Amino acid sequence: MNDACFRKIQTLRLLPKAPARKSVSTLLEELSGRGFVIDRRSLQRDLKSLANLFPIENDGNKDIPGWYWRRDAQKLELPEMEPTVALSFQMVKTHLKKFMPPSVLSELSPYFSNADKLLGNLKQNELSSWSDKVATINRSQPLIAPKIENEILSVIYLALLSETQIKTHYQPKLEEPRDYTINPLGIVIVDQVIYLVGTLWKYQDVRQFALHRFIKAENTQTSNIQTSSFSLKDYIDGGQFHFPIEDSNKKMVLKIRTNKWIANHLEEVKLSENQSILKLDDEIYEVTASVDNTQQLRWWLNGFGADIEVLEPTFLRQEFINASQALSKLYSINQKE
Amino acid sequence: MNDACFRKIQTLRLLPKAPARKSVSTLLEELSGRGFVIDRRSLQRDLKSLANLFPIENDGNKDIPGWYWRRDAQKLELPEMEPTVALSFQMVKTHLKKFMPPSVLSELSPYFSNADKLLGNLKQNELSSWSDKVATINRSQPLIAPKIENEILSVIYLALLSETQIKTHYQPKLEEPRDYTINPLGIVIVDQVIYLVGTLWKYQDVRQFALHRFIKAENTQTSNIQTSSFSLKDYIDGGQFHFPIEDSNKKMVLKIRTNKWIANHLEEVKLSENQSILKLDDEIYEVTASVDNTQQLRWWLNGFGADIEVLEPTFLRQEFINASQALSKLYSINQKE
DNA sequence: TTTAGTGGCGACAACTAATGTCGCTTACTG
DNA sequence: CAGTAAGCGACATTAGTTGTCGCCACTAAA
Repeated sequence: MNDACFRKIQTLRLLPKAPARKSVSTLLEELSGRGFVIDRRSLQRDLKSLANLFPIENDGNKDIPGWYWRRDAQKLELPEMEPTVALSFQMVKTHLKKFMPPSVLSELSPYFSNADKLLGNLKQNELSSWSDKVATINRSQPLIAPKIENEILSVIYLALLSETQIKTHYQPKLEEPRDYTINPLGIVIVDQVIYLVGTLWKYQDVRQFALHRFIKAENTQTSNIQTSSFSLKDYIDGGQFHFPIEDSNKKMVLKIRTNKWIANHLEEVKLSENQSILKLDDEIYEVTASVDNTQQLRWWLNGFGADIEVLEPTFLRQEFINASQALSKLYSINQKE
Repeated sequence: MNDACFRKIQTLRLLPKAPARKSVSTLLEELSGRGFVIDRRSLQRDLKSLANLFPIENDGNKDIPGWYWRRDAQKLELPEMEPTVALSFQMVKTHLKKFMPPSVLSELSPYFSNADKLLGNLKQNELSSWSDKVATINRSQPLIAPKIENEILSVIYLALLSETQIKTHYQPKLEEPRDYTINPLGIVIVDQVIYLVGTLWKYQDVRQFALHRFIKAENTQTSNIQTSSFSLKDYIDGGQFHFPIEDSNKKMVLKIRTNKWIANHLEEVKLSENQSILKLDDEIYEVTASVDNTQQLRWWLNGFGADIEVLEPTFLRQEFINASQALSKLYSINQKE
C-alpha cells in the first residue's frame, strides 16, 4: 500500500474526540514522530478530504485552529464487532444496569450502541428485537444509584490518571458545602456508589469522597502530593468501607444443611472448587466447602433464612444462633405491642 | 479523498475475523453493493498491499482462497478509546469477573486489553499499575461459575442469532448424556449460569438447558421450528427460574426500622425515588419506600438479619415473623442435640 | 495603525500510485 | 484431458499526490 492511505488512517487515530482538539502543527509533529515526514500542505489537504468521509471537523477558530472527531461520531472498529461479541455486550449491558453507576455506563455507550446496531442489522427483516431473546436475572435487590455529572466524573478520572490535584466544591452529608483541594489516590465502587479516596491539601490522612456529592470539580495542572506507600487494597482491608475484600488468609471450612433446591443450585455454581454435597434424604442435603470468612458470606447465608442451617465452623454457627435469637426477640417483642 | 483510500478502509471493515474467511469474489460483490465498482485485479492488489500493514492473511487454500483478520489481530478503533472510557472498562472488568461467566468475558477481552494497553501507555514511566487504583466491592458472595467451552458458546449464540436449529450432545443432571436437536428461543443468565431456552425437535414444550452441560454443539443450517407466540419474559415470569423478574404491577409500600449505618447507606443508594427516612433516635431509623414485591427484596432484607425489622406491609411482616420462628426452631432444636 | 509571525489556501508542474486489460499459469472438476 | 475459476506479472493510461510558491486573513505586540 502506498504511504498516503496508511498515513491517513494514522491521522484519523491521532485525532482526539470532541471536547479536545489538535492543531495541524501538533499533528504534523506527531506524524513525523511516527515516520511520516510530510509537508504541512499535504496534511491540510488530507484533513480536508477526510472531513468529507468521516465525522471530523475543525473549529473555525482563528487563533489556534484545531481538528477533532465530532462528539456524536460513532465508533468505527477494525475488525468489525463479531455478532457473538455484540450479544455479549447486550448481556453485559442489561446486567450492569443494576450494578454499575449510570455515569460509568454512559462512558461505554458507544460500544453498546455499536452492538445494538449490529444486532439490528442482522435482524432487520424481523420484528423480534434482541432484548426479547436475552434476559438476566440476579439475586440482588435493585437500588437506585446516585447521579453523577458526567463532567465531574471525567475530571476526577483524568486527575487520577495524570496524578494531579483537583479543586472541588463538595457537599458533605450533614454540613455546609466546602472547598477542597484533593490529591486523588484511588477509586472504589461499593455497590453502586463511587468513592474517591485521597488526601486533602498537603495533609497525609486519607479520606473518602462520594462522587455524587461533588458539586464542582476542576483539574489543576499541579501534580499530586505523594502519600508515601499508600496501598488501596490495604486501605480497604483496614475496614474503611465497613467490610474487607476477600482475603485468602481467612479460609475456613463451611458445612451447611439445606434443602434440595439450594443444593441443586450449588451444584451448578459452586462455593469452592473442593465443595462436596451429601444427600441425607430427598429433602435434606449437607454441603461442605472451604470459603473465605467474610461479611459477604454472612449476607449470603442470611439471605436464605431458615433454608440454610450453618453446622460448622462452630463460631459461625454460634453467630447464627445468636442472630436467630435476636431476630425472634425483635419480632416477638414488637408483636405484643 | 480519492476513492482508493476510502475503499481500502471499507475493505478492511468487510473482512471477517479469523475462523471465518471471505473470497475475493464475495468481497468484490459486497464492495460493488456499496458503490465501489472495481476490477477484480484491483481488489487483489488492495488486499496484498493491506496485508503488509495490517494483520490480515489469506489461507493458501487452493480451493476457495479466503482472506481474514488474523485471530490475534488487535482491535483498531476510530476514534481511539478515551482514557476515561478505558478506566470504565477496567472497573467493569473487575466487577464482571464475579458476576458473569468467564466465557462471556473472553468474548470481550479485545476491548479490555485495548483499555489496559491505553492505560499502560499513559503510565509507562511509572510502576503503579491501574489495578492498584481501582477497586470494586460488593455485597454478594463469590461463587465459582461453571466453565463453558468458547466454541459451544459461539455455536449457540450464532444459532440464536440466525434462528437455526442446533444438534447437541447434552449431559442432563442425573441421567446419561443424550443427543438433542434444539430450536433456540432465548438465553437467560441466572447469577453466573447461562441457560438456553428452547424446544426439542418438532415439539412445542419449552425446556431449559444449562450451557455448561453441553458436551457438543453443532450448527445446522436448518431453520428453526417456530414456536408460536413465545415470549421469554412471560416464560420467566411464569416462575420457570424460581423467581419472576421485577414487575411494576407488584408495587407495595415497604416500611422498615433499622440502625444508623444502614439508614446512612440507604440515603446514598435509595430503594425508590420516593423513599423517606425518619430518625427516631440516634440509633433507630424508619425507612419508607415503594418497592416491587419480589423474591430479591426478601433476600435483601434477610441479608441484614436482625438489623432490619419489617413493619409494613402486614403480610410481609407476617412472613418475617414466621421466618424468624422457623429459624429459631431450627437452631434451638438442633442445639439440644 | 503598523509590523512581524502564523497558518490557511489556490495554483502548478513533477511525480507517484491506481486502474483496466491482456495473457500466462495453477489448481481443481468432471 | 478439456473446462472453469482464480491468481499474478506486465504495461500503457489515467488519476491522485506532493512540494513549492505566492497571496491573503488573522493575531498580537509595537
